[in-house]
Amino acid sequence: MTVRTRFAPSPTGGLHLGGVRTALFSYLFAKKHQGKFILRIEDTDQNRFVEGAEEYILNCLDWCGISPDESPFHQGEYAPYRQSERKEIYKKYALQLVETGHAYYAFDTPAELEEMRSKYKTDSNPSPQYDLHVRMKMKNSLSLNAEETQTLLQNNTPYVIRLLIPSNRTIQFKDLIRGEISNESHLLDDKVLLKADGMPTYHLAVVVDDYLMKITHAFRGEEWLPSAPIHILLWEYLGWQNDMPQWAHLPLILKPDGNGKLSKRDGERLGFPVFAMNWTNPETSEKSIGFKEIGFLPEAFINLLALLGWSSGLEQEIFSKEELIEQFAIEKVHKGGAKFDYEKAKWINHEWIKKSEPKHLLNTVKNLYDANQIKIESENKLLEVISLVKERCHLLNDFIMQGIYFFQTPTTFDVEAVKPKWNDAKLHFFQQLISTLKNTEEWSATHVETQFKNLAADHNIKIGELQMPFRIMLVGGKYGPSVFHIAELLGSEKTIQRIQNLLNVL
RNA sequence: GCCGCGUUGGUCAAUCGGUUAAGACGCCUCCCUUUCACGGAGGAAUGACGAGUUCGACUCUCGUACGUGGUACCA
Repeated sequence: MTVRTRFAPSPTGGLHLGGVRTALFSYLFAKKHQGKFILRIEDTDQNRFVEGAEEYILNCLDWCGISPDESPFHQGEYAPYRQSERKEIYKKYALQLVETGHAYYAFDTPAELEEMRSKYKTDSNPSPQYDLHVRMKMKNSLSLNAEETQTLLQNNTPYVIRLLIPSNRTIQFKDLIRGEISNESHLLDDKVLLKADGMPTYHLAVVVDDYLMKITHAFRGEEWLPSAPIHILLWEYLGWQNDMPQWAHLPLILKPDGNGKLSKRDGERLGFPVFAMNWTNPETSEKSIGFKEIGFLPEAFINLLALLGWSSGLEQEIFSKEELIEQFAIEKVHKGGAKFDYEKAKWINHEWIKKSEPKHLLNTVKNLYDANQIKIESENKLLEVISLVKERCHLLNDFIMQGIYFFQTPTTFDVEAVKPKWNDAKLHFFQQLISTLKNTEEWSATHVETQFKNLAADHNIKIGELQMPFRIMLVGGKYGPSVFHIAELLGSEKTIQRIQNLLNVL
């Protein structure tokens, strides 16, 4: 049997960290078993449809390197992969359930449902359900006689189809992560299967599609655990229980401070992204920053996601996608939720930047520079800059500050780092240095360093006293790699020019 | 309220009945470096609580507490 997993988001907005992790685990599991990973769009709520969200989700998966084998954009033998295009299929099965006595028509209007809820609401039962206690008091094909039901149906009275929950059953199933889960059926409510607009609810759609698409392992967030018994029942009533996928309910990703599910708002509040990529809500024009745009490498992003709720058991923490596929084991997924730690996320990105070949970073950095109007003379020079500064870049955007002075003359100088200790002796040293460097034929870090040191000795000034001013001249600030390496890459002309620049200011 | 699920340092986590309870992030100290980093050495810091089972419990059982999810014609 071929392993088939699916990621089934609803296209309602930006793709959340937790969503990408669900996709990632599904992908890793499928690939580990030479299986297929499917993207299915769960757009059964027409009120929540958001323009562009589908393409955006696919783009995010592509960027992460976990592209689906089948999706609305790839097509495959189980198309369509968009639930809104499978409307008729669900209806057929809903009717089948009515015929077999496991579901029924309900004609209650939203107002009547509201009325029911307020009527039966008590302190000890703040949210009454449409269940065995009230169903016979409502307007449905169970409480009405056959003629009444027929009449309503013939008059095109809006109706939903509800699942008839048995009164006294213990519903058990085995979750791959949590083991045996058990629920009592009398606590469940008669969930709507088919809505009045003819669309299925998630409950019906997920079962029908997982069956039709031959899904073997279903990964989803822990928030689905309470409705799992509904799905188990549906698999059984539809006569498919032998084909039911194995369930795996993933732990939640929690906010760093306090408790609760990590939300978009938490990211805004605490200053980190929650979405994989930039997302602009087309209705409100509200923009949310993504991991990609804030400067994460996709390798680092999936690495950090993998470590949220899963651990290899090894001491290794940095994993390539291939290593993740190899190491991933569902048994090693945690039960408890994990708080998101942005500091650690940045550390992982930093590790990835450090270990990346400059060539691998070239295009990304080049695009970054283009976007920031930093002109580079050549790719080769940029390559050298990247390899010189990458170990001090935690986010890709750090390449701007760490590399810009190689391409643009600093316009501001941290004079405070120089001025307090500045004196004529140092002024003379640098004046002398300019002429010395002008006459230098060989230009390399070691050569400049030798010249610099010899001259310092001649002037009887400690070299340490002179390096900082030199750095400020070349860089503008107190950061960057060895000054002599900077000078080497800059070339003699620019180096000399920059010394003169600061001398003019001081 | 009810139901489900969970609980090892600040955070991520190893351990699958017997360990001085790993490792990582972050934090602190020191070394390297007269920049910022990187790297290296060290440090502080952990089994929610209470019963049981057992020769022996972080590991198994039960209870309590706490947290979290669900309780929609949303997914």
